[in-house]
Amino acid sequence: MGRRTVTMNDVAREAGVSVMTVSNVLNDRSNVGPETRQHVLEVVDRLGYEVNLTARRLRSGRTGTVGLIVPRFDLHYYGELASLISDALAADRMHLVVEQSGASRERELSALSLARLQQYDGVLLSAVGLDMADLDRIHPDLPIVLLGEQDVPDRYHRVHMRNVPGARLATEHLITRGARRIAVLGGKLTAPRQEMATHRANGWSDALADAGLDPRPDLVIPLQDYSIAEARARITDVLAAGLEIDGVFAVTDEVAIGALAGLHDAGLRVPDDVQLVGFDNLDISAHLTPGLTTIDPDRPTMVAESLRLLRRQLEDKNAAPEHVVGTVSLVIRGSTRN
Amino acid sequence: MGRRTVTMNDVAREAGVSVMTVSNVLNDRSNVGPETRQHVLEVVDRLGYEVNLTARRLRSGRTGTVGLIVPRFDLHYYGELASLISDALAADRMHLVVEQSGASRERELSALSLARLQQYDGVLLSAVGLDMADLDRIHPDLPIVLLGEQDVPDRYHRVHMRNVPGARLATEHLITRGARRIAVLGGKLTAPRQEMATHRANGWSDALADAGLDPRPDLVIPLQDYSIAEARARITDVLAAGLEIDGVFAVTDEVAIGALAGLHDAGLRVPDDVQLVGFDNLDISAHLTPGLTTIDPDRPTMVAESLRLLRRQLEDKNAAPEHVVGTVSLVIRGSTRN
DNA sequence: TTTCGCTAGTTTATCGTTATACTTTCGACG
DNA sequence: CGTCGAAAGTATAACGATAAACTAGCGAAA
Repeated sequence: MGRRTVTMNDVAREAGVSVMTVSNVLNDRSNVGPETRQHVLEVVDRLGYEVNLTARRLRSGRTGTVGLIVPRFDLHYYGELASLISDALAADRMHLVVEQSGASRERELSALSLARLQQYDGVLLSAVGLDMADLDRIHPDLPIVLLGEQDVPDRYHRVHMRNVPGARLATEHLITRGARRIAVLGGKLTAPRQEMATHRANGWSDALADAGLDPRPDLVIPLQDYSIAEARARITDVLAAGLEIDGVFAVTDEVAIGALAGLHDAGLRVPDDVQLVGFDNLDISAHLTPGLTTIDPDRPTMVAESLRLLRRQLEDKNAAPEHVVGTVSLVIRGSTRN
Repeated sequence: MGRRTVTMNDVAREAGVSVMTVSNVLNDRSNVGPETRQHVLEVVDRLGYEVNLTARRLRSGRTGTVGLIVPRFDLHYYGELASLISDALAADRMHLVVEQSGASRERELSALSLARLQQYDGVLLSAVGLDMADLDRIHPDLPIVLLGEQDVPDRYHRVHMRNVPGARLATEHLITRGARRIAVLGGKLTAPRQEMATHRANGWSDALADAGLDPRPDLVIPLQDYSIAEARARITDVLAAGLEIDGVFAVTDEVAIGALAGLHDAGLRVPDDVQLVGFDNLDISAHLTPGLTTIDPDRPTMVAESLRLLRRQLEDKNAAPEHVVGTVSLVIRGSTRN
C-alpha cells in the first residue's frame, strides 16, 4: 500500500545502467548489447515498471492515442462508429479514446479546447454543433479529420456521406412503393447553417419535386435531439393534429424507431398504412419488427477513409487536405411494401 | 501555418512578468495584484494561449479527467452508462473519456495497463473480462471504482447491481403471468468464474425451483457476445431444434431484442405464445413493439454511487473501500401478459 | 602506426508546467 | 526607530521521459 510508482530511474539504478539505456531497451533502439537488453528487461519485469505516458508525451510528442469526439455517447450511431474505428486503429497499434461534446455549448467548447485536443496524436471530430468560428480556434498543428455533415473550409481534411442523394434515394423508394404523402421526420428546411437535418430534408424535397409531389412545409417535422423518445412524441403529436400521411422518411434510424412506435400507438400499421424508411443502417435496424428499410452509408469505408486521412497527416504535417465523400445504398426490409 | 504553439513562457515574456505569475493568474492563486492579473489575462487572450495539460499533469498529477473503461462501445448499455456519467461529472468540472477494452484479450490488457490508466485522475472500470490476476496488476495508487458483476477482493471500491434478485424478479414475473417453460437466453450455469451470465442464470434457476419448476439445462441458452444478431440466431436455432417454450428471460435487453426478432421469425407471437422479459431497461426498450418488460437497475443511482466512491478516493487516497449494491425493480410492458 | 568507423553505451539539455522557498516593498505597531 | 508581517512577485528545482551529442573501446583498413 502506498508504494511509490516505479520510474525509469529506479530500473536504471537497479540494473546498473543509465536511464537512457533503459529507454533504449524499451523502445527497441539498436545501440544496446544483447545481455544488457536481457538484463534490463528482467529488472523491468521484476519491478513491474511501466512507462509514464505523460512524460513520454511531453518530451516526444507521440502517444499512440487518437481521440474521437462525438456529440453523444448514447446515440447508437456513434457507438457503432466508435467500435469500428477502435478496431481499425488497433491494427495500427494505436488506440482510441472517445469524448462527448454535445451536451451543452459550454461543454462542447471545453471538449474542443486546444488544451484537450493536444493530448492526442490526432483527432477525429464528429461534433455536429460546431461552427466555423469554433473550428478556426482549433487551427493548431494537430492532425484532424472532420466526420460529418458540416460545410467547412477546404483546408480541413474531411469525410462525409452523401446526405442529399441518400435522402433522395430513400424518398424515391417510398414513392416507387406507392407512398404519396410522405413526411420527413427530423428534417429542417431552413436552419442557421447547413447540417444533417437540412441536407436530408433537401434530398426529400428534391425527390418529391421530381415526382411532381408537393414538399409541403407541414410534412417537415423538425426535431431537437433526434432521440427515439422525441421522435415518438412528435409523430404522435402531428398525427393527433390530423396530419394525413402514408410514408415517413426518418432522418436517422434512431428517429425511425421512434416513428415506428408512434405509428403503432396511433393504430397505423407499417408498412400497410404507412411506409417507413430510415437512414444509417444501424445494427439494430435489421432486427426490428418489421425490419427497417434504410440508407446504408457504408460506414466501414468511411472509417477506413477517415483513418487514411489521419495517417497521411501523421506522416506529413503538410499533407494536402482531402475531401472524401462516401457512397450510400438502399437496404430494403419490411417497413416498405413490395 | 506551422506557427509554434504558444507556451506560458511566451505569455510571461510578452506580459513582462515571470512564468510563475502567469501560472498564478491562471490558477487563481492569491498572490497576484489586480492590475497584473488583468494584464496577464489580456495577453493570454491576445496570444491565444491554452495550458498544456500534459505538462501540468506531469508536474502536478491532477488533470480533471476520469476514464471509463467499457467492454464495447456498441453495446447500448455502455453508451447510456457513459452518457449518464459524463453528465454527472460535468457538474464537478471534470470530464469523461471512454475507452474500449473488450475486443480481445490483448487489447484488454493494453487498455488496463498501468501506463494507460495513470493518465486519469481516476478510473471507472466496467471491464467484464478481467480476472483477479489482471486486477492485481493494476494495484497502483490510482482511484478505481469497479462497476459490474465480478467477484473481486474487498480492497476494491465497487458498485454492482443485484443480479440474482433481479433475474429472480424477472423469472417470477413470467411464472406469475402463466409461463411454465421458461428459457434463459444468454445464461450460463457453469463458467470459469462468476459473471453476469451466471448470476442471472442463478436467479432464473432459483425462481423456477421455488415455483416447483425444473430448471432444465436445455432451457439455458448461452451466448458469446450478447449481440442482437447472435441472440436472434441462437433462439432461431433452438426453436428449430424443437425446444418448446412459453417464456424467455433474456439476460440483457439487447439480447431480448434479438429474441423478439427470432421469435417473430419463428411465427411465435409475443406475448401471446411466448412471454419475454429483459434486463437493463435501455432507453430503446420502451419503444419496441411490444414494449419490453424488463428489470430496471436504477442506473442513475449506480452512477451517483460510483462517482461518490471515486470522489472519496480522490479526496483521501486511503479511504476505506466500500461495496455498494444497487436496487432493481420490475418494469412491466407489453412483452408479458396481463 | 595511424586513422577510421562501428558498437555500446553515457551525459546533458530539454519538453511546459507547478511546488517550494526566497526576496522585496511597505505599512503598522510598540 | 527597529521589527514584524502581509502582499506581490521571482528564482530554482523538480515531474519522468527522450533527443542529441558525446565517449570509450576495439577491430580493420590504409
